[in-house]
Amino acid sequence: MKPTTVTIAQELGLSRSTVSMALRDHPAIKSETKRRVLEVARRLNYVPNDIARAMTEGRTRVVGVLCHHLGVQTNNRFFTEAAEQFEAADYFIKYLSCAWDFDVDVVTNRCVRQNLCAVIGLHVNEKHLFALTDRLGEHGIPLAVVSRLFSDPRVLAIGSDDADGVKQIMDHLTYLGHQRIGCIAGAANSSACMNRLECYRQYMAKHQLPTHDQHAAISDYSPEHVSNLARVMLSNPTQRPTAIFCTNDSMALAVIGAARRLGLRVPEDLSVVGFSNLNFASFTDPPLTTVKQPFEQVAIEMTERVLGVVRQQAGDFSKANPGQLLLKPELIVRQSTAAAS
Amino acid sequence: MKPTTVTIAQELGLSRSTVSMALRDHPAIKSETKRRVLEVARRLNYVPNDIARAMTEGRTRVVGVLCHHLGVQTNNRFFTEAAEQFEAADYFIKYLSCAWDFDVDVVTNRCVRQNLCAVIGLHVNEKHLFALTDRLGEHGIPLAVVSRLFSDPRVLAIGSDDADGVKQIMDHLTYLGHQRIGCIAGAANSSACMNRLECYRQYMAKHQLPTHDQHAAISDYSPEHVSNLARVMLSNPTQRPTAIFCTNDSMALAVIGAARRLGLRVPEDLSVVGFSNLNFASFTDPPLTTVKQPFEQVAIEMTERVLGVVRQQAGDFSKANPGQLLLKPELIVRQSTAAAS
DNA sequence: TTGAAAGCGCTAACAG
DNA sequence: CTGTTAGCGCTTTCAA
Repeated sequence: MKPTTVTIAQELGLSRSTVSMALRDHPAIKSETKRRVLEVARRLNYVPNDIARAMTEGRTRVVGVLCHHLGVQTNNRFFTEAAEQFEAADYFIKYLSCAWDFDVDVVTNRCVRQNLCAVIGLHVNEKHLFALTDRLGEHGIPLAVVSRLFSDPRVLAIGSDDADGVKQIMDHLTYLGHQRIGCIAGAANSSACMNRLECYRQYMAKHQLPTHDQHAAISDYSPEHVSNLARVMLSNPTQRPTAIFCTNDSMALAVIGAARRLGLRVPEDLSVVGFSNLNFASFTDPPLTTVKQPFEQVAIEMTERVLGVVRQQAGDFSKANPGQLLLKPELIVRQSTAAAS
Repeated sequence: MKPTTVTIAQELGLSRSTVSMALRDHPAIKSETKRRVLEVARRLNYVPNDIARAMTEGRTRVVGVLCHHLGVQTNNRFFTEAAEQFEAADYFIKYLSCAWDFDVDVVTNRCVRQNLCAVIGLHVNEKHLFALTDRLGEHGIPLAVVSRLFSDPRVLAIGSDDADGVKQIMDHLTYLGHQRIGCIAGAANSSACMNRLECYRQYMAKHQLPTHDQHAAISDYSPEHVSNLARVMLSNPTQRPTAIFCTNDSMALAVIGAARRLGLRVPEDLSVVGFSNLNFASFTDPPLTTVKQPFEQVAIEMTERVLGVVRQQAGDFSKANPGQLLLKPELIVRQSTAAAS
């Protein structure tokens, strides 16, 4: 039979509550008693039962991570780091998968049933976020999101400052002397990519760099389409861009290929920049200049604050919400960018 | 106040147990009663409490996934698919991160505390697997692993048949007329990569293909090192390989780059093959021929069988263990391979 | 077909 | 400082 607090209590002629308190190092217990309890616990191979504890405390030490697509590095970098942080604090992570167009009630129910102490939405469809905030709020479950643009005093929102990332890229390129800078964004359904495109546009406008209709394009994210767009941009010899910024690394790979097929050298004739610093970015030829988003940092910041609300049993982040928190990404300069010729 | 079974019971003048049974569609309850219970439950917005249920049933509907590195696609493809499958069956997944050299007792304790109904080890250090099996077994928690080579009647082991993957690659290359085939494996601490290397060697031997010391190399997985190895292989004009098989896609990328710098065209002068079909594989120039491992299938097979043991309350997989189950990967032929010149 | 009673393992008041 | 008592919300015998 699995030992419980009573087993220990009997063994020592103590009461369950004393044992319980001793186990949790309650100040009201004599340290000699604690010592004995701990010793017996070890000898009996006692393992506390988190379920029972949750039962009495009315809440678990489990936070749900709601995620549409863990397959992208941006998400799993966060996830992995967050898991470690929470585990270090003796909390656990339950993964909740959801469709992009998930049903708020269904998701809420799952969270409530399981008595989650908090939930973190990981790049989840912003369209449903207000409703989710409301529903979870009714049940006193605090919500935090990794997102660029959601803003509600009740929810903690932390994200990567992609605008700054784009700025770093553009500063880097203009510093290298580039003026005609192209951008390939995509896919259209990625609000993150559309945002980066917008940042690019604003930068071009603000710095009065020469723009051209064909120099800013939205791809469907297929390698063929990306190559085509690049070819169109680069085929116009008089006005071709000397640098192309892609809103993600995979597309940058395709652009490098397309450029090469046109006889252009990267970076001598064309600089190419990606976004995200995916695992393969250093393996490309030439190694890719790109931007690394601070998702480990995001995870750390978020864990700390989530643990804060949870421990204070606050139902949401209303008090002490720092407002939208955008962490700075890091430009990683490799060899796909060089001075404009 | 959150409605419970008593709330419903009072509302209808029934007892808790009747309500409880009605809610779970117990055959002993009149269907008219069930209808009324369900109706009130809906009206009151009743949400069952999984913790309480777990408390009485003595076990949760939560399976732990123990994983060292979710950041690799092989792992998160499995993870994502498994999560969906389990959720469809009303089970949940708790993520348990662990170091490569994790402490079996610590991990076991976590699983026990949380009353996990099963745990799945996801490409976890095989060195600790026997101990983990034992410890978890003591607590009646069944263990399943995604792994190529662990074999113990108590644990369910499913993996990707990498040997078959390598064979498909080699068959493809020899069919194209290649004889001098190189291999770059790595890193040395990846047993999966070392295994693929070994499969390559056996194939070469079995088919009496010409081998050469420099044609099989182990890299440290840095782009520079991989490039160097490729350069060495390809610099010997008389004996240079006409095809190189890399044990993963990133290295294939580096090899393509190295080849190009030596003035070799891919695939005309050199065929290159990767392994894993990472997201970027179709974006390379030329698009990469590679092997896609069947991790979604693995997840599906595993979920089904895990659910099986769990529902039968079996403590392990001893009965009805199909033995090591290796699922076939799929060769994806793109443009990085062509007939030998 | 339904109700009453007991208990899962633990925590938290309040007494002593 | 430690013990007693009373639940948390649900399931599960066993009776009625």
